[in-house]
Formats: sequence, C-alpha cells, structure tokens
Amino acid sequence: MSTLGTFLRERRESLRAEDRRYSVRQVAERVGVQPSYLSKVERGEVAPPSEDTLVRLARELAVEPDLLLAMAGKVSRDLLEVIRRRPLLFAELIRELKDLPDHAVLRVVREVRDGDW
Amino acid sequence: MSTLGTFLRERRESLRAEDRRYSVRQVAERVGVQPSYLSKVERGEVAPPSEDTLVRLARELAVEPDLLLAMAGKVSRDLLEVIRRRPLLFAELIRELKDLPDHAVLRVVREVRDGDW
DNA sequence: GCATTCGTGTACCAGTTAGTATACAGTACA
DNA sequence: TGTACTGTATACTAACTGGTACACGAATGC
Repeated sequence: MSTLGTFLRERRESLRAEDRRYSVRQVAERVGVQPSYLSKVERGEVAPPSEDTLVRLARELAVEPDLLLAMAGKVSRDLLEVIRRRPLLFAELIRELKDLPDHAVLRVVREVRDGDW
Repeated sequence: MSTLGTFLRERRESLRAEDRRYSVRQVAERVGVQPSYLSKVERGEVAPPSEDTLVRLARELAVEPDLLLAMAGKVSRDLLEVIRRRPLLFAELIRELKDLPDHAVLRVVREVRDGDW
C-alpha cells in the first residue's frame, strides 16, 4: 500500500536521470535524515515520515507538499488549524462537498476567489 | 490551556444538576474509561483523550463531537479523509476560506446545499 | 452512624512514532 | 586496481500516547 514510497522513488530517479546529485544518500543528507531511513521510506518498509520531514522532502523533490502528505495519510497542520478554529462551520462545509465532483468543488473555489465577499 | 477540561467539567456538572447519574464515576463507566482518568481529563492534567474516546464522551454529554475534537486540537477522521482524497482541491479551498468571516463561509455552505450542482 | 458514593492521588505500562548508527556488498570510473 | 560512491540490512532507542489499577479520605444518603 505504499503509494508514497514508489512515488518518491520514481520522482527521485526521474530527477536523477538528469542530475546525479539525486541519489538516496545525497537527497537524504539535504533533507536531514539517514540514507538508510530514506531507502526504507521509498520501499514502504517503514511508516511514513513526520509532516516536517515530508515537507522538506517535497521541497527537495519539487512536488506539492499537500500531495505528499495526502499519500502519507496526513493533512497539513495549517489546514487543520483552519478547521479547528471554526469546527462546526468547516465540518458542515466539507461534508457537504464530500461527494461533489471535482469540477463542482472547483467552481466553488473560483467563486470564492473571484467574488467580493 | 485546558478549555476542553473545563468545558467537559462544566457540561457534566450542568447535566448533573438535574440528573445525579452524571457523576465522574458513572459517566466514566458509560464512556468506558477509568474514573480517575476522566477526572484528570477534566482537570487538564493529561493530554486530551483519543478521538474515539472523545466521540463517546460527546455522545454521553450530548455535545457536538466536532466541537470537542477541536478543543482537543483534533479534526474528525472523516473530514481528514475527504481532504486526503483530493488534497490539492481541498487545500486550495480551505486556504481561500481561511480569513473570510463566518457569514461568508456560511453563505458558501448554503449555496452548495441549495444549488443544483 | 454506617454503608455507599464521591472525586482524586499515585504508580505503572504496552504500543507507537520517528527516527539513528553502523556495517556491508555491489557498482562506477579513472 | 583500488577508491569512492551506491543502496540496503540489521540493531537499537528516547519520547510520546492513551490509557489502567488501586487505594485513599471526604461527602452523602437513609
């Protein structure tokens, strides 16, 4: 079930094809973890890293942090904080949007962004 | 900083004023934890209980689970799951709504509910 | 006035999280 | 040919999570 692992490995190897500084060892060092640990993460041999480590990894590999976090079964702290501040309001909204198709949710996003609320 | 604790205690004592079955001991038993533990939770002497325990507590005390979870610094699993399924979409939406006033968010909620999406 | 119920203090704990540290065999390359 | 880098196997762990178990003295109820 380690989509995260294979995704990370593929992403890193794809970067490595054009820049040999993207080895397990070097990426691990820049991210601030042991190479053996990154190796295990990529092979799904351990539980997903912490949010902080995932975000540093996302930066290093130039991918969306929210995407990586989602693959790790997590949600960014700052989003949680928004919900936590007004739990009833946001809980209702999110449950309402739960089953709507992407394009409908996107329409809401645009509307909010463009509208003068 | 234990808003959760004092909230729980006040809520329970308020119920107890009209029904003496809402003692620490009896509530704890119905919720499925040790009375000493519930006591410590109410006095903020320990970290907030798990999501499952909080939800059972919310049912027992007839309060909104989402509210209790928020006070405990948590967000309901089912909401996390919604975000996790479409992380980029929902991350954008939530960050867009972050600073809007309640009434504006509520307007979005109603619009989604009433509209034929 | 005695048993019951009350809230709480103290001691303990198994499982999980998020990794580290080191060693080792294969490969590249000069 | 050797040295430098590659990925990985193995062993370990400190801190945190989410509680339990039991005993105690104070208050309550009849």
